[in-house]
Amino acid sequence: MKELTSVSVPTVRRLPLYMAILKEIEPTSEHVSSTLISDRLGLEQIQVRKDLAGIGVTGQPAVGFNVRELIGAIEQLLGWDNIRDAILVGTGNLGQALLGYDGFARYGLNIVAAFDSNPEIIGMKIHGKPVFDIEVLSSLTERMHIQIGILAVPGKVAQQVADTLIEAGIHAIWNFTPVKLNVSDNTIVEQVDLAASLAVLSSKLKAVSK
Amino acid sequence: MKELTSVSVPTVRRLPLYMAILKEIEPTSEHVSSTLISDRLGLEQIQVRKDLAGIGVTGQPAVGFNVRELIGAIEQLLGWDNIRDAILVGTGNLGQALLGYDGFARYGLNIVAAFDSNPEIIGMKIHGKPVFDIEVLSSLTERMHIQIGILAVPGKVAQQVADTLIEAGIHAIWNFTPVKLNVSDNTIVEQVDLAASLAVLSSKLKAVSK
DNA sequence: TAGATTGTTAATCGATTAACAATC
DNA sequence: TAGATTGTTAATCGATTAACAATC
Repeated sequence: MKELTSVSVPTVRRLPLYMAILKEIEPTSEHVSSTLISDRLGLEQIQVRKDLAGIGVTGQPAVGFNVRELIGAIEQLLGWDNIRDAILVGTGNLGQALLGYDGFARYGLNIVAAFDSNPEIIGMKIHGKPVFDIEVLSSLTERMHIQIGILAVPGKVAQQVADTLIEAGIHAIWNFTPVKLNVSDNTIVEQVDLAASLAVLSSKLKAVSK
Repeated sequence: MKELTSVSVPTVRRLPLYMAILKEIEPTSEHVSSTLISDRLGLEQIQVRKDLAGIGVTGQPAVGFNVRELIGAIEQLLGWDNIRDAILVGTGNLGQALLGYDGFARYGLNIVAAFDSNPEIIGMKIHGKPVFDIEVLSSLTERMHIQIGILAVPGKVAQQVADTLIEAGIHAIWNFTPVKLNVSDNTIVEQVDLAASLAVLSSKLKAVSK
């Protein structure tokens, strides 16, 4: 039943965009066409159609796709159907912002606790989330069977903290540091690369402004 | 002299990675081989070589590339040689974090001021940066010839604020909201898409954990 | 029946990778 | 001279786009 060929990364990256539109449409309409989605996003209609086919949903010719079925399929593929608990390490500027970002819930992510090494912060709550000593990370994380760790520590300690996370049973690291982490094959690392993004912006700006 | 064919986006995204390594090497060595760079980053040697060729630098067979020449070429291509001033709009959690993030200077970005509509925050300083009323954005930005606007406002007002930025003479928007902005062709928008990144992470996690 | 929209197969395009001669 | 490394040309690979028959 389940398709063995996995969905491509570019497709996965577009799924949240589709999801946002589908959620908008859901209350008012039962079906949606790939044309409507592509128009709103400024994408090619065929690309949307290919993506939807890729996630294993079939539509009805002349009618479109069932909105709720699409939502269900995307949620399932992204694991948003069962909210994923995560912990965050590093409560600097970025870490605090991530703790306070209320948009994550919409993406099925729930940060349950934060960790830091600064004794002045340990024991406090930031945006309602408790901050623990990084020393107890391992025991706490293992006990709660948490799989996702959000890394927002200074670059110098990034690898070391990543090792700690993996030892604690974390399978996936969302890496907000600019450090390329060295991990074994069974650990997933997803890099949020602000430098890369800024590089694209400024190279384009450079290109037009001459 | 200047090549007309522009460098591809994937290449541009890797340039900051190369830069980090080059800066490390600069004090100790005059030359560097593509092999050394690729080893450190876990990339293919030929890919690094192609990228470096793409930015218009030539190496010496059996010797490698001149480190300082490479740094200069990348800085120039990314516009990091002349620091770029930027303004930030929206001083919520994320906005404040970005104001406090000291890593941007390394990437040639300097946030000179922030704007918000909340009267309680206007007039304050956040991480040393003054916060102005969004009403004066246009006059201030135009006067200072600022080209880059960082958008960190709530999604609902993103398009509206983007319009204001463009009216104020902003040419490039670094968009931290999840909203797809509708802009004319001569405005550059670079999206920081956390939802896409999280989608990749959780889909991979989903894939291994079954 | 006509029109809209999907599903499928093929073509295109661009990035990555491979191969190998040229050069220090 | 031998070894390391580059530059260049060609091959591969995967994503996007095009074309068109099938279906409601």
